[in-house]
Amino acid sequence: MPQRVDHDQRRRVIAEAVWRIAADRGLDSVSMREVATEAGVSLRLVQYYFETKHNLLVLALRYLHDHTEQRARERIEAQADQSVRGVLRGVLAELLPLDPETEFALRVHTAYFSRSHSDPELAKVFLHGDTPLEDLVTHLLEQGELAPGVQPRFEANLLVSGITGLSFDVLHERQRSAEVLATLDYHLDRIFGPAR
Amino acid sequence: MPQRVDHDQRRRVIAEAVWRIAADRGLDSVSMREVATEAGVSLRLVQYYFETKHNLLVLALRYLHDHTEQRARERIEAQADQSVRGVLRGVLAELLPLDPETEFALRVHTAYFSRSHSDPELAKVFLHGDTPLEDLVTHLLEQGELAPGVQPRFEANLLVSGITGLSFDVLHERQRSAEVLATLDYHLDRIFGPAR
DNA sequence: CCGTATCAGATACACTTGTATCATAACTGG
DNA sequence: CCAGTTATGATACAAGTGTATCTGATACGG
Repeated sequence: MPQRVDHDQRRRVIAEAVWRIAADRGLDSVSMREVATEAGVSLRLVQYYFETKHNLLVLALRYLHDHTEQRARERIEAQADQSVRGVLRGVLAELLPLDPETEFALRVHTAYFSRSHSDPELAKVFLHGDTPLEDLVTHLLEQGELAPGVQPRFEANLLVSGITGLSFDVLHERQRSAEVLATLDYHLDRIFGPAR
Repeated sequence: MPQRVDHDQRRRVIAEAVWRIAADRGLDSVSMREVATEAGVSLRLVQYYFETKHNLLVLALRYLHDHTEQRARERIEAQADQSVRGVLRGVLAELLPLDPETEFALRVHTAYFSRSHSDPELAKVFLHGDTPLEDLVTHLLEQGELAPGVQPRFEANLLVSGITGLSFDVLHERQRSAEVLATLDYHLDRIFGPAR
């Protein structure tokens, strides 16, 4: 072998360039040349490590997906000692762009969002099968002591979808994060019964 | 004047071509030539009626926006005689892609969504200023007899955002519309007190 | 009627795109 | 040490892009 280069790391460097461009100029601005420039490598290298543009986009999304999932899991496990309500709040707050990194990831996901409709491969990475988050939230709810009449599945449906949507609102500055957090806490109160 | 042509209608025909392309092939596939072909006119005409591509995209979105707003208003007024809860359910169900036309509009909006981030003019049409829907829902809630402890603003925040999000889930076939409607009714029950 | 404003077709231009090709380093296994 | 795989650079190419231009119809006001 010649000068062994860490292909995976190199690929990640290029993928991160894709993220940056997608996040602040949109997916349309992601061209092979732009990526090369942003990553500080030659066009040929981008071709070399990701044969085709389609591959580049798909793999870049996959990397991001793994990355954020990993990060979310770590954060959640870090507070697994709390009450059910505490963990649940952590899981949902994790969806909000409260720190720059999460905001960045959200921007990239947004950029990919619409394209995933016309591209089955992207869609596969994007909405990977089922509704794991709703399942998790439902499961957490079932473990807690709930106010009378609360149905975990229905609560989970609206909570996950609603907080996700409010994430975008925060991103677009249509909502302040404080208001969103207050909304979240209010609903947790309604679910877990009157706050003590 | 020469053969006076209804410019507004012509523009609408072309704009609708934009919608169709955006809805099923994505905004990236919207080129001046594609639009011309889809609308059955010459490239020159597209240029003629919308000087520039940017204008075309912005106006097409504005037309759609007016169109759906109009349609929503009609539908809501058609059921204004119902109870507060009934009207509220109508408003929120209006967000769901329960009929082909609404689904189509939702697809187009999705296509525009991410581009609105890197294009201020699109953003202006898209998230036109404030949170009118949340305001409306809040206002409606304040008129109803609510279960104890219910805070209209917080309920409105999650309802609007949540139902919007669930719309996308239905579009992506991650949720069945029946489940979403059940979720909606469940939350209306929780808000308006036990169902009678 | 006929010039002139409106409407529309054909085509050209400069540019960017993704991908392919040609060439050449760099390193290592034999 | 050299043959050959791996890694990288420079450049070429065809296709598609938005926009501009040049031309010709059409129909009414004077």
